[in-house]
Formats: sequence, C-alpha cells, structure tokens
Amino acid sequence: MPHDLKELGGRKPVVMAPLSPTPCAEISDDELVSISVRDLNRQLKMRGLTRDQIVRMKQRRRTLKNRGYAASCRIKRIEQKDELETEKSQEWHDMELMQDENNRIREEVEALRGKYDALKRFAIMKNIPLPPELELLP
Amino acid sequence: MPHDLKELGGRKPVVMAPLSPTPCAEISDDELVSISVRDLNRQLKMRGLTRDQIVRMKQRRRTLKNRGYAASCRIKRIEQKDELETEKSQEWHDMELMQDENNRIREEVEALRGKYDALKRFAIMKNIPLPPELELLP
DNA sequence: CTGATCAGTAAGCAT
DNA sequence: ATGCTTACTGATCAG
Repeated sequence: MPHDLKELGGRKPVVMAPLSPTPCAEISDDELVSISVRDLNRQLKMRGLTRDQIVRMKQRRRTLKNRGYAASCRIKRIEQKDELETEKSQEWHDMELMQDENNRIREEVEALRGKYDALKRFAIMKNIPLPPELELLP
Repeated sequence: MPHDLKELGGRKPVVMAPLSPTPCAEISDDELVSISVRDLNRQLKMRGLTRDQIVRMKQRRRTLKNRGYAASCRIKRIEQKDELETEKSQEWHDMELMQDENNRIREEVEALRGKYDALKRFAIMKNIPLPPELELLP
C-alpha cells in the first residue's frame, strides 16, 4: 500500500525524454502521431530525408502509437473491472431488497394461516358444517 | 476476435533467447533465478569474475526475477477477474432461486386469500356470528 | 534485497 | 496501416 502521497507504483519519469534523439527538425512526437500518413510522407519528401531516416521516422511513429494503444488498453481493463464490481454490489443490493420482500410475504402467510387455524377450531367447536369446497385446509 | 485457433493476441517467442549473451560458463538462467544470493556469491568467487561481470550477473538475476514477478502479476489479475465473474453469476443464480421462491409464496398467499373470501361470503350468507377476534380480514 | 505494480516497448494477430 | 493484447523490461514503491 502507498505509504504516503508519493504517487503510486513504479513509473518512468512522467514526462519522458523525446523518443527521437534527432528531432529531425520541426517534427515533435505529438505532431508525428497526429498527422496522417499521407501528410507525413509529404513532409518527409519536402525535407530531403534518406531512406534510412524515413524508416526510422516510421518506426518512431509506430512506437508512439503503440504507447497510446497500451494506455487505452490499461484504461479499458480498469473500467471493465470497475464495471464488474459495480454490477456485483448492485446485485447484492437487489438481493437484499428481495430478501426483505420475501420475509414480508412469509409473515403475511404466517398471519393468514394463524387466522385459519383459529377459524378451524371455531368451526369444529360449534359443529358448523361447511360445504366441501370450503373445507378448511389442514 | 480470434478468427481461428491460432492462439490469441500477440506474444514474443515463449522461449526467449537467453538473456545473457555471455552465459558465463555453467550458469543457466534457470539456475540463476533459483539459487540464493549467498550461493551465487560463492559461485562468482569460485570462478574468477571481474567486478564488472559480477555486476552484470546481478542485474541479469534481477531481470529474470522481474520477469517472474510480472508473470505472477498478470496471472493474479486474471484470477481476480475470473473470481469477480464467478461471484457475479453465482449471485445471479441465487437471485433466480429467490425470485422463484418469492413467486411460490405469493401464490400461496393468493390461494389462502381466495379461500378466505369464500369463507367470508359463507359466514355472511348463513348469518354466522363470529367472535370479534376472529373477524374475517377485509 | 524481494516482491508487486506501473508505463513504455516490441511482437503478433486481426481488421 | 491501425488497433489491441500480450510478454518483457526497467523504474519505483512497500515491506
């Protein structure tokens, strides 16, 4: 458990050094992941980059993209976990409500059956004949 | 979704190339993570390793350990997720049972109340006086 | 030091 | 190419 407020767990510096040691002039990491492939190719042609530099740039783009994918993947995972926990506690709550309802009805049956027994004893005592379809339950 | 049976997602070769390019004679990765620090130090002294080699060996050990920790961490996460899902479906099942029980009791009340109404009409028709504590319910 | 967890990276599958 | 998911790595925190 976190001992104090020093942010959790292990992480690299929140603001990492730029991925590329060679910012290759005016292309920041943020731009590189944002622009379309078409625009990127245009930019690369405009500046005169060697085939090797282009390959490296493409790879840098892919890596930056992957960084984002990994982040969303983690966020998704915690969201799903939270969802499960929420559903679980909701079901637990519903269950409690139903349990209460159940007990309420059970008491109702009990009270009704008590009255019935008293009635049965009364009819027997007074020798009151009942039509068969009204025979008192056991 | 997996289109066929090709194992899910992406993974590096399950059996990686040994971490150390220099197996440093007779110490396999498996041994290195297993033996105690004390035994490791003994082994390192026995062979005549330079301080640099020793540092590298220690780091290799730590990395291999970390690999294992990461694996347990992933397994733990999956287990916790499974646990949540299991509890959820168990609660759903319990809920269904309780719902059934609830309906059963509800029908019982209804039947009882029906008999009661019939009895009430019978008493009124025959003008049978009932003691107040046996007054039929509304 | 050991163990656990986080963010970042690359591999590999699917679209 | 893009997105997702996985194993692995190093950093960092807790014990």
